[in-house]
Amino acid sequence: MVKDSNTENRIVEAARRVFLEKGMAGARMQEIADEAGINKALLHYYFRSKEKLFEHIFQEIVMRISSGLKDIFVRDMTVLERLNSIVDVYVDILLENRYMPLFVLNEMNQNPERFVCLLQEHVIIHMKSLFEQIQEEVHLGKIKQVHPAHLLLHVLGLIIFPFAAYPLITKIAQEEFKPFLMNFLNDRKKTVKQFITDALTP
Amino acid sequence: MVKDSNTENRIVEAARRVFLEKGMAGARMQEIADEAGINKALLHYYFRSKEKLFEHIFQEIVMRISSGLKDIFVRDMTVLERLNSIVDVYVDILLENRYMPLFVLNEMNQNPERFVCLLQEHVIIHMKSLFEQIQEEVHLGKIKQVHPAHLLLHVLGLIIFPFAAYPLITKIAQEEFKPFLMNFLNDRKKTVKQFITDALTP
DNA sequence: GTCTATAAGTAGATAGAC
DNA sequence: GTCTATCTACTTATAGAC
Repeated sequence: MVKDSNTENRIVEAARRVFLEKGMAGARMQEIADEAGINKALLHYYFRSKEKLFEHIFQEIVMRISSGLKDIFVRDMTVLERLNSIVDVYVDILLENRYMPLFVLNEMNQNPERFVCLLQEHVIIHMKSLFEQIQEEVHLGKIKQVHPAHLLLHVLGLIIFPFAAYPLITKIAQEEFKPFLMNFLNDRKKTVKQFITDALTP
Repeated sequence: MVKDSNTENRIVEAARRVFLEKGMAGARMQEIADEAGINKALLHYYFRSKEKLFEHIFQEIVMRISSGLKDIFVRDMTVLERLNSIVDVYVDILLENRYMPLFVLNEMNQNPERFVCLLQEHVIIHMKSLFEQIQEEVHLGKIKQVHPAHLLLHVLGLIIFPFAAYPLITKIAQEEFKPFLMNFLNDRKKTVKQFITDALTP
């Protein structure tokens, strides 16, 4: 994944770290420059403005999110298989990007149009077919009665929340798990899939 | 709830709106002053600094969160009853505070110590007894095998995520539900409780 | 208590030398 | 391409009149 250690790459990597952790409003160009080991002027030389640099990082992140979904939606699976795949894919992504959920949720709120627009072509168009498949399986009695939109929100919440609330779980899981926090989060794949399966199986 | 329309109250209400929506870094004292119909100088007269004003709002919010839990933890209930109560209480709170989840998650990340400290005495101390009750009921075969910490995260995710991702669901639930978005969110009480019950019932 | 005016500090952006 | 120095605008905070 690492292309080169040239300046542009160092800037992008530094910007990714700072923006993900602090968000657009909280990030400082000076901090990004320091992280990249250069000065502010160079940031503006490569990316005209803070806004432009942010756009770049934001698109990168949204791509990372939607690319994981592609083959899940095209492959032939049952609803349960599909939801379980989503769990596996996203927990893995979030395990190495703990700041991603909060970052995305924030920018989604501060600038809903931009986000939804980016998500539209890669994700939202697939949602319709997923919803139809859910309704079909409900109708056939293969899974319990459930509203498709609610079910999707259930699954997303189960996957995403613990990562968005990372500092909270360091406290909840305190004594027992603090040394194994990553293991604990990795376990969510198993336990969330189990939970969904138990809830949907008639 | 409205005490008085004196200046201090107007400031607090304005600050609550702005901080909840924009967060600490994104909020501007000027905007708070405008919302309150006064000038910036008065903000500093009543609350010495932006930081102090923010502290005030933040504590207010955390209190709102923890107060809802009090009687749920003291009353005598089964695990399922207790979790269902948590769902009802929090969905109601979040229905009238759609910015609360993201606000809290953010400040939790930017300043974990402060948050956990505030939550410690009101919430975290009750968690131990909830965890014990869960383990007990699992042992007795009253609910399916599940790790207490994971179960709590399941429930919190199911409750909180849709509100944190509000702009997303306005898109997901697009054509069919946009006029009934509040009804849809209110329905989460029913659908989440059903989901949890189905998942836990042996 | 409330205002206007302004100080003091910060952050994004640019000019210009090398 | 990369740097130092600087400009400009914004933001928090304060001084002081009323």
